Amino acid sequence: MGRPSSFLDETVFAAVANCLVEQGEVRLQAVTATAGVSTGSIYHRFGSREGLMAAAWLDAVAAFQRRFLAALASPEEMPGLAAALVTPAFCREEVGRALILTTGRRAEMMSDKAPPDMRLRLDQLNAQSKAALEAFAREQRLPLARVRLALIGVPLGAVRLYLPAKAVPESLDADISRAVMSLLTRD
Amino acid sequence: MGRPSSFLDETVFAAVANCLVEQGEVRLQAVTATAGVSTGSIYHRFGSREGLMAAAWLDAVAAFQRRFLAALASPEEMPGLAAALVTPAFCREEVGRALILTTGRRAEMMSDKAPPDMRLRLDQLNAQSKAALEAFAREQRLPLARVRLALIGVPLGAVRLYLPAKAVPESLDADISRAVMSLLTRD
DNA sequence: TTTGTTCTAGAAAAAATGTTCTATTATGGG
DNA sequence: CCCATAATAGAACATTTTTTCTAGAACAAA
Repeated sequence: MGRPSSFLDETVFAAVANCLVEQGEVRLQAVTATAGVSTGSIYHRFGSREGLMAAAWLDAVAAFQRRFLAALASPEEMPGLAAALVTPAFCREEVGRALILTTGRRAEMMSDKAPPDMRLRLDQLNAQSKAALEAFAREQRLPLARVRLALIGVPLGAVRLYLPAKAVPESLDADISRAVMSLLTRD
Repeated sequence: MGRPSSFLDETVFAAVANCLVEQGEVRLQAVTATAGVSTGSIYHRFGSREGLMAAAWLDAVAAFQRRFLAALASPEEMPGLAAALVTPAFCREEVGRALILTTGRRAEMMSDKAPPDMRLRLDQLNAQSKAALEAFAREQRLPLARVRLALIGVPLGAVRLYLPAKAVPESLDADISRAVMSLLTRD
């Protein structure tokens, strides 16, 4: 049914990440050049620049969240630690998506002019994360602010010390763990 | 000696921060409108868009560093803690500069095309910070990576949970302190 | 007051960027 | 083999954004 597509979304998203890191901004011309895809194809698939940016953002957020929620739900000796360590692992294993999440600005990636269905989807994902964190905080009898700091703020702050210039070292996990455990310990 | 200037750098930098937060990007037209300054004046003072961005970035970095280095040098019961708490304080007391540092991308603010003297100045500032952190790590006999995480990564990750949408709450300091102390404790 | 200097003002020009459009290519089904 | 469909390609077009340029305003010193 029709001509098959000649490139993956993933390839374009990687180009977006690359531009974000190299030039600090996403120009369509730079994306097409990097990904080796024509402007016509970009518009055919994503509709507009806004659509492309929103798609890249959504893809990265969803991929991260899948791992994060799974880790948060899995039973552990130290509840929450696995979830905190998802961030550095994600940065090592899915560099492109991690770069979009760490160096992309939300207001720029998912602007007011982005397709409404995509904005809705993002809101849904955010609500899901929020609910999961609140449930965790309740179960553990810890303040929500501290849980957010431990599971998101600290790991993100940690990997940003390296990205986008350097790879996230394995040794970072031990330091993250130390900080996270201190935050997730009740008094 | 010539006509006096009718606006402060600060006013323009605040407009840059505002654009960064509101639109996720810095358009000169938006800056001139927000700051109430003509394009002619912007070019007269900053030379180009790149020059303006570099100036705003440099101003924010320098302001932060002044406080950070002072705190790091001041004697304390818990060495380094005061330095870690500079970040949330900076976000409360110098919001515009904090927004530039937290939401601006370095590659965009200080691009390759920025004035060479400004790029040099930034390199000098970075070298200064690096040296201070290394000295601190040596004195405290702690790994440099852990010191960087404690004094920069954690506080930055913490305030980013709030900025740019919300104010950084006072209660955050206690949580940051907890995490930082666990990282700065040997063994 | 005149002169020299520095700054502001904003429209015009130039450059860069995003979008549309038509032609073309690749695939499957009738 | 021909048709319908769906995708690619890239030049032409439209829009947006940056930059330049000329005129004029504010101030100090002579």
